[in-house]
Amino acid sequence: MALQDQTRKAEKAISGDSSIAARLLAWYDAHHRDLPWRVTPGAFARGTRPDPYRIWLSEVMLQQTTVEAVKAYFRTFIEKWPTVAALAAAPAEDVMKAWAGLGYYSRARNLKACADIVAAQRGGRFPDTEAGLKELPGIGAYTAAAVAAIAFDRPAAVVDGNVERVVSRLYSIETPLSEAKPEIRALVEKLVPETRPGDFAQAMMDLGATICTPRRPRCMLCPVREDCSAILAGDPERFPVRLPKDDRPLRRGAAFVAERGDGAILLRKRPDKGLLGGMTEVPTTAWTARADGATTADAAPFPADWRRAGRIGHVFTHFALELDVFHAHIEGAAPVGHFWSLAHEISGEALPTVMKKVIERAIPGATKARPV
DNA sequence: GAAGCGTGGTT
DNA sequence: TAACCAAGCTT
Repeated sequence: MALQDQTRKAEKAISGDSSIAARLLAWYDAHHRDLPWRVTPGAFARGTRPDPYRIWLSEVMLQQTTVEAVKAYFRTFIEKWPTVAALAAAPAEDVMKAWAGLGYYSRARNLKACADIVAAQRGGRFPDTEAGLKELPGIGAYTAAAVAAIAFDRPAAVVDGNVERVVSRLYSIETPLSEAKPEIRALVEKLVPETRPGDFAQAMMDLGATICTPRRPRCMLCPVREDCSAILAGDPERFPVRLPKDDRPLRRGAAFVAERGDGAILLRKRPDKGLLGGMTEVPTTAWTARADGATTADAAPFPADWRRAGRIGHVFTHFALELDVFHAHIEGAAPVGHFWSLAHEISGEALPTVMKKVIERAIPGATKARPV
């Protein structure tokens, strides 16, 4: 290990990698973004350290999710559950409700499972190594490295989409992205500095988010433009090279909004696994690839005076969906597997965005917060 | 290793 | 505006 470290240092001295890291860190000190989960640069040198719980929570929320979308959810979670012990003590249902709208709902289930393990088996303390972190549910290669570096000052190679873009431009990598990942990781490992590895990781990501952007990068403002091979090549925007994506199929179906006289709406819970796993929905038909999909009220889960309320569209990662929305007024007990959600409770249900669209189409305003 | 898994902002 | 794609993980 010591020998490897020496080799790494020697390679850096020769290649100038340490100068890239130094310039990035200086740039980060001056231009870093202020984010709710962040501490001031140089925390460890001052003898302070970030709260691993907050770093972990933010990193899970940030998986494939924009910073702007995460901010409000992060604040809500921290206010509701200030510690991992508090999150572990919370009912899973409450966590799903608080996550509703953020997407990729398996993250919320894994978040809760991870909190339970850390609280019950580890005295509320997160592992402080990449390997230890990666064993926990919902923590993969990226998140393990990010938490190890940012919360525990470990020299881990943090590789996310930003870093892939920055590095593929720095070295003008022509290999398409999926195939180039091992090469990119190796290059990042050589760049990581011995000191301030967490700030370095965040600097790379901030650079990718604000300067080395996917389109129209602001190269004139870049602290490492002198080192950038893609600028020499004349077209930084060409990197990273990506393979063309498969196109999204269209699925259709019908959704049924049953409303009681007092404004309650009939809901049910989806299975824990799969699409929108563990979330709440109104009754719907299956979502099929049929193109003839002239859905009718005949497909309703129970008879009622169903009126067509229109149609909504929604785009998921791997298919687009069109749902015909039907609306009816019914009374009485909820059918097996369903429950009535009172008018003032609907906004707090674990409703994914597609289901809020459906309900809003039938009953405008029904999913907005309303006084009790 | 490929496919499944949400949503919203940007261009 | 349709496409792109964001601090990826799991199976």
